[in-house]
Amino acid sequence: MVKEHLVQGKEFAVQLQSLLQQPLAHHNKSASPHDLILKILTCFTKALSSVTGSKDFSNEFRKKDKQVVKNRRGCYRGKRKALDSWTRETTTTEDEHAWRKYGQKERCYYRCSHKYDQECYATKQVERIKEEEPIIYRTKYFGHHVCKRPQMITTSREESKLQHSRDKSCALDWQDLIPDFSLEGVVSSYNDLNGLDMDNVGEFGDFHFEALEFS
DNA sequence: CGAATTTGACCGGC
DNA sequence: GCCGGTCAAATTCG
Repeated sequence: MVKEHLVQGKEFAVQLQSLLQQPLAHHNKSASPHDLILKILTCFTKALSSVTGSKDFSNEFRKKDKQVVKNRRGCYRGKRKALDSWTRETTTTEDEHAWRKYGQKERCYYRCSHKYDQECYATKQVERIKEEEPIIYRTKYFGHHVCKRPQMITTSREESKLQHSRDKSCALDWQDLIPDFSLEGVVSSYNDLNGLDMDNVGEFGDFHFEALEFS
């Protein structure tokens, strides 16, 4: 399962490599660099979610965990890496996703409401950086949503997009993979991606999109 | 050891 | 009753 995704991802990467080595004139419209990048990313996402707890075994484990193991409070895997994270500074804490709040201090922690029903492990942290008149919140996002928002499932635009990705195992939404800069966010910025280490490939959410920076 | 982070329990509102 | 916020406890990292 994991291996297949990785092999497929590598295949796409090789295609992308050869594509980028060609002069622009030889690019055919069947596979654009963007398409290939999307495919690579979705393959990696699938592989990662398989490694870190996919539906296949998490349901069975969940039951056993409740009985045998005690609670798993505080079981986090190290501090969040700067990888696959970005910040946004706005006047609201709202965005297009459903979040469940937790945490108790000045800094609020949010996780996706669909963490368990759709295994969406995106999280965010919100802190006030300005108390006066225009209250500004700095929101740090970690990971990317894999949950389907109700409105998006039904839109025809979405369906055509899903059909476009021919492989059903790679049917992830492109817009869920990258931060949505078209929101009314004031300031958005990727964290520094320098000095990333690949030691924790299995760590959930460890996924970055440096490759998307090209144009 | 303390800060950071996450979870489960509980509780209140709709 | 379901959903989301609050609280307290648990775990891991530095």
